[in-house]
Amino acid sequence: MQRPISAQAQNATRPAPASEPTIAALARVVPMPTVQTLAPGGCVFFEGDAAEHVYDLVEGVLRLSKLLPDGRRQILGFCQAGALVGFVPGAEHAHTAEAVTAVKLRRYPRAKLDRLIEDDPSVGRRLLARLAQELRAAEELMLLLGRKSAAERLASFLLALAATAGGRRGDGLVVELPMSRGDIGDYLGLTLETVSRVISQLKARGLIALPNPHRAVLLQPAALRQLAAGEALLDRAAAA
Amino acid sequence: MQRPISAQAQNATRPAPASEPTIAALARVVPMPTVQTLAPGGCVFFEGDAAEHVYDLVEGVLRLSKLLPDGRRQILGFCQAGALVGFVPGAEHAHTAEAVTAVKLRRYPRAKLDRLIEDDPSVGRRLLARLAQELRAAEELMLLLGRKSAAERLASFLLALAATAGGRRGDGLVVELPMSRGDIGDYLGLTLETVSRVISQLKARGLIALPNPHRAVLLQPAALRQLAAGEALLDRAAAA
DNA sequence: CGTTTTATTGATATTGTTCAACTTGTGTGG
DNA sequence: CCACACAAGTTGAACAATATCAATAAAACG
Repeated sequence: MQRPISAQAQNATRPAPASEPTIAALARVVPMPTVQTLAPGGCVFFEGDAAEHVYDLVEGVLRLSKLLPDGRRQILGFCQAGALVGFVPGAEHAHTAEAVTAVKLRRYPRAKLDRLIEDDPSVGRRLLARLAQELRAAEELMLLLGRKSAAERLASFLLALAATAGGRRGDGLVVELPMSRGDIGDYLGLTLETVSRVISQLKARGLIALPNPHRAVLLQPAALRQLAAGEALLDRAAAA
Repeated sequence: MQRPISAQAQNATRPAPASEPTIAALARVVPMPTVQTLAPGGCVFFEGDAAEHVYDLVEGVLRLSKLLPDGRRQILGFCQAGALVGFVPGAEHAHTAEAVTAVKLRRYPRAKLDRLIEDDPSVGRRLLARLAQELRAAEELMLLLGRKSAAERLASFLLALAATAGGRRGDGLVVELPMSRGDIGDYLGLTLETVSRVISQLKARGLIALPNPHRAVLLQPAALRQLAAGEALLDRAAAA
């Protein structure tokens, strides 16, 4: 996902890349930002909180989510190092940001960023590019949530993770899954049981391997890609 | 799973408002833009097309959508007059834009807008605010698609329409539904049959009236709001 | 290690989909 | 102006996918 435009890329996680420029400019304006660390489960900000700071994710993984009053949750995305979090136009955060893993953040006053945007137009332009990228990812997720089957969702998710954070290995793409099955479910609009079941099916079909619950190896990326795109040629066949 | 944050605005349709400034600036740069009219069903641009122009929606309603190869469709939003359509960072459109009703658009070369952003930082800032607003709406839709029941989706949809384009009337909020049941379904992640059924149920419960298929009257906005937020106190009761 | 949390698997229930009939609205030409 | 034809909407019955409830099994953690 380094280059701005990869063909039809699945953007499951938030942009993150191409971030350095914006943050570098911020760091110039605020030479010694507050550094914050959070344990897994810790909260950066809640939906509804006053949006007084923006955060530069230095290390670890965050999840952004929204809640319904009865506790149903939708995760909007996972963020990795380089992501700029908490930049919203209004006075209040529209979603919650929590640590999935241990996390290190640099906190900048929102007002400083606003001033920086005023002073240096290139910063505004980079933010614009970033937001547009996020919007594109959001549209991809809407398609997934509105129209894809459970297996298609999982395939899309794994491929997107592979694209942003995947490591090559001899026999496949290795993907880390730091988040719980429940988190994955809340991201894909499924229950954790369904997530677990579908992962087991993908494994049974030989599309992936699961050395441990938090690491997947994509053995047949091409087949996964077809599945993710909705061209489920092998949805029930190939089980043999 | 922390504290339940109370409901905020339902943004079902694209922003549209606060638009004049950006467009006004563009109109100054391109005094005589190409004016385009489209009949219902007409296409402004397709997903994958080269993004050479941006469009200012003057009149009518557009739908933005993405397709899966097998024809499944997700509508990302409906646009009304004032919306700026087709502004993407990359070289290609990420979604399709089609006319729901007869539509009038002003077309501006993308390059002009880019230059304008360079020259006038305030334009960039307004675009930033707009994109951020769209992103917020997208997040609301993700919550809906991932976690709300069919009735909750319809209630959210009707209220959002009422908020952007609703007319007060003596006994309720009147909402125009220019799009088909199929469009509504593809927006809410449901089938057209389910949309029709749920609308009938809402009518049977007295929450709405339906003078004709393309006009709804919200008779009990408060109850609809509870339903939309997921606090379905009357989900099965109150049928009597 | 024992304890607790997380993940997997099974049985059943529910919601929404699919397929199909029928109704209503709409537009056109006789 | 009515009759017809076609598209859009509604309703019904059977079905399928996923959720829910419940029991194990496996990891993670102190």
